[in-house]
Amino acid sequence: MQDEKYDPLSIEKKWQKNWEQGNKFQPIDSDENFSIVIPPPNVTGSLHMGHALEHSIIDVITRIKRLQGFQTLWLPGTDHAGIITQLLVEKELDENGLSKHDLGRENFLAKVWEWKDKSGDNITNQMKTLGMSCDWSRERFTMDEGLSEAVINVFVSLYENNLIYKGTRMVNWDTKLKSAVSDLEVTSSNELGKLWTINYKVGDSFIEIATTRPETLLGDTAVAVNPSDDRYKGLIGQTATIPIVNREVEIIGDDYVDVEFGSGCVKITPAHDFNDYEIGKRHNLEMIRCLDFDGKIEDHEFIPSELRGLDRFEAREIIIDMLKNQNLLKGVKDHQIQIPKGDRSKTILEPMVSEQWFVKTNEVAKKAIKVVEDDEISFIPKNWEKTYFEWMYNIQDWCISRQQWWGHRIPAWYDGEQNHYVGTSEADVREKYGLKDSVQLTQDEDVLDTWFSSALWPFSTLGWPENTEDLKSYYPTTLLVTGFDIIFFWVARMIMMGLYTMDNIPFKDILIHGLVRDSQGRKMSKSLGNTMDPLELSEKHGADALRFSLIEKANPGQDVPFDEEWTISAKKFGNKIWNAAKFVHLYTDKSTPSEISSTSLIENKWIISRFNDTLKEFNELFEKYKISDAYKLLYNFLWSELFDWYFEFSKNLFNDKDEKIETQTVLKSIFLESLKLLNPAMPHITEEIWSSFNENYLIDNSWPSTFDEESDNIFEIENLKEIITKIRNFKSTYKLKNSLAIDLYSLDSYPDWFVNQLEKTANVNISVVESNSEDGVVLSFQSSDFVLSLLANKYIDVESEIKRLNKKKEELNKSLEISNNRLSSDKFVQNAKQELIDQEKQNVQNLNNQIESIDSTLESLDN
RNA sequence: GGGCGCUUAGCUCAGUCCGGCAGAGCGCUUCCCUUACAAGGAAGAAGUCACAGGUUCAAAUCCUGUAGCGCCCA
Repeated sequence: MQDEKYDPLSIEKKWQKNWEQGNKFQPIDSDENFSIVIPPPNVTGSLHMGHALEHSIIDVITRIKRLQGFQTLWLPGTDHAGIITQLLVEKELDENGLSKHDLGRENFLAKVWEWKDKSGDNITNQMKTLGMSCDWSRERFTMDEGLSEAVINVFVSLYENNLIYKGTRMVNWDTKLKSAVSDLEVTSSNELGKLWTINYKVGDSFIEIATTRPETLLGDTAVAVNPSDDRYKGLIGQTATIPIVNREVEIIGDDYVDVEFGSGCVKITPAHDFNDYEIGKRHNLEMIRCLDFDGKIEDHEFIPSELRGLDRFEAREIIIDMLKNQNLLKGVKDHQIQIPKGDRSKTILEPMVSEQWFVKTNEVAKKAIKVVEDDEISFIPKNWEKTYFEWMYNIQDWCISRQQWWGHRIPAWYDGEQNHYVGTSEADVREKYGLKDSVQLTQDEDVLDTWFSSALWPFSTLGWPENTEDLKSYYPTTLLVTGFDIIFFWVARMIMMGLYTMDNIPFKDILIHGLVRDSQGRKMSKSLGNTMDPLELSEKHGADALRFSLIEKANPGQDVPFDEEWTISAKKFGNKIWNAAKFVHLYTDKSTPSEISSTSLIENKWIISRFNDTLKEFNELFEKYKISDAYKLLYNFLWSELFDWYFEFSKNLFNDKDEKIETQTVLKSIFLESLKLLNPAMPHITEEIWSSFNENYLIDNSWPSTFDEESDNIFEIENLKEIITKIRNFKSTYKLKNSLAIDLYSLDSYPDWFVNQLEKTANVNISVVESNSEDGVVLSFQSSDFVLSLLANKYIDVESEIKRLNKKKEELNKSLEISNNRLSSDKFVQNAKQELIDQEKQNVQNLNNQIESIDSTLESLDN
């Protein structure tokens, strides 16, 4: 630290390079392991505040564990983000007037890989800029060869155990992506739509049907009423005629129908609505698909030709017109409807019956529930397990096929008759199923959901299916740190897949962090324009400041309302540390021992004891993952106790040679030990300062342990502090210059250390007198048995001091009353713990002493 | 509709599990460029612990209810 001023940027780059080149982030052999795999960010992504928070938390924990001597691994990597990446590359092609079909599957995938090689390091480079201590030599990507092998192996194994099947079912269909999408990647937004009432002919009359999606009437195969609805229950079993297509359908009774909704009669379109699909299954209804995979009206004979091929929303308008013309439209009104949209494409999704691959979740989910119930896996904070259970109890089979090209291609092959064969490769399939070379096989065109590969991440990244050393050492991992929004995506699926594949949990603890919000508590979003760029903040204030400002707020489960102010404050803290280091350099030198042997001075004993307390509490908080509280504690210890008080005390201990060496040793040692505690949160500045005192690396050092130094009378330092504060308060109240040395006297003589510190720190002169016989008004400063007095009219306006003391007395009397009331209550004395009663009595005595002292001062002021 | 949270100083939050005189940081006010630090130091002001009941000698904390806000699932 040659520089006078703290300049984060210049030191951060340097240490990031030094650590990486020195392989400082790789695990070192130890009896105890600590491992964590990163929840893989999208390879297309760039770092946002949520990542910065999550990674800061992981890095702090990792660095603490590393210092604590664990064999520590933080394994980084990214996932291939099937849909987003493909969209991105397709967009690039589109700008050149090309589509993926122009290129063909193989050439297109080559393009994607090209893109990945060029831009795929973006997010990992950003992580390095923030000083994340991942073992980069073990970095993984979900499309790596090894991970792909894991995916295929798990797929085949699940298939062979009847846990993967191919089936025709209702799924969320994205007409833009032309793919099935996950239930979890659907956001339903509440929007103002319309509710149309349409007349369906029944015999010679009509019934009114309410619908929000009139275009689907082309595929209606029933009309339903609630069997308990007296208005309509007589109709059950009769037939109704669907307008426009003139199809005769049965009127059925089903409890699902809401009597309150619209007219109480609903149309049933089993092929295009999730609820209708269920009803259709119950009543064995025909499924007629009237929309194709592009969201256009199908080319069916029974559909009027002017509708065929139209987009679903255009068709809606025309159908409305047709109904109007036929006098079948009874009414239309505004209506709030839930519109399901794809998270990725932002288009309105279409429920669609199609043939897809599914994972049967029921059995694995049961096991995954049990390990959490049995506390083999713990959520922190615990209440998130309720969210997990809720979802797991109602889990649906998992649709894992996606009609995309970028991803793990489904390891299934088809013969000419559309029979499918599942195996690790075509050759494997031929051998397993005894298929001759003459049988033409084609592989399934679809790929797997990206989350399928992410679910295997905790073991696939460690080398599975090979039985590697890493797998043996680091699985199950110790901890997963992630946001609550990801519990279903990752956590649940990683647990299921871990249990299935490894027969063991993927991690023991799940630390849930909150969301980074803006300073007004709003979600950060591009549309609100309130997003912040962590890299920009790091550029402005330093990575350490950004990390600390996030860590300071990051208690488990807690949202983080973020303001650039926090980062600015954290940078000021860094500056304070920097100057403290300069102070320590100034008052110590190379020959100063950095190990404390024994101490005799009370000031030194005091700071050692305060350090011990801080360390103990820090460790306790850290064990509970209360990282925010732990670092707030450290912040207060450093700034308020070490720097504000001890540094000042230490300046007064350099006169005697022995005292000087002891104090230098304690000063240097406590400062450097504290630096170790701060290091995980602010790794760069602490490493830089450490290097100015030591030849070695701080990251190679070990976590502090408490010192054996204890002493009975260190509480007297608190008395000293109290008196100093009172004197300063006095000076401040009466606008006396701090540089003015005021004269104090005492009746008793106090220890030398006490007089020394008091005179220098509070800037006073102390003399011992025989009796309180001096002329004039006397004011006293007291703490416990220590009493210092001064001649008041020498310095102050007596009138205002009388006012001040009276106010003070009033406050004390109030407290006294409370305590006395308590003690005079029989019930309190009978019921409360003896300890508490003694404490109360002690308190009364203290208060009485203080009031007495004020009274005598007031008396003397009155004269 | 079902579920989970939250409400404590101007702001952001600890403290609530396990009851014992209300805490921190930032901000604010006043003074101070004192040789580590003005990105600083010293001192200070500031709270009906959302509301209403109940349990208790004692409630921010436990119980019941109400209101407001937020999130998740349908």
